[in-house]
Amino acid sequence: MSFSERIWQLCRKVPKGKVTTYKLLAEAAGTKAYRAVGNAMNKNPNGLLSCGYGRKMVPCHRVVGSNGHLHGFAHGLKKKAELLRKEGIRIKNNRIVDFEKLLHRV
DNA sequence: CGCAGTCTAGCAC
DNA sequence: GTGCTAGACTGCG
Repeated sequence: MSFSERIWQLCRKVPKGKVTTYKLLAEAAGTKAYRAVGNAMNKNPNGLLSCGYGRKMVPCHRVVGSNGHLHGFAHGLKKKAELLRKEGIRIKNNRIVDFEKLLHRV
């Protein structure tokens, strides 16, 4: 079980309609390297919106920045926002509305 | 906005 | 195998 897989596994536990943060994932994985978490997602074998390990797909789009702000990369943000919105999460100006209520603590 | 702290993956030697 | 660079981050000044 590599670091990335551990992160993905935790990420997979986030239910639909909820979100989590890089910070939370990192701490849940027992590290403080928040960047490494993002790196794990970035280097995923499947894609941006759904990382994957083995045969499972991980909803990477449910992972956001620390303040509920959609931290991330250039264009995928928009798609992520759309996906999240489809799951019932309201996005306003690249920021999660009611972030604290939607935040899923792992 | 910019700098420093932390960790993993990828590439070079 | 060791070393350096880059990166979906965070916190502080």
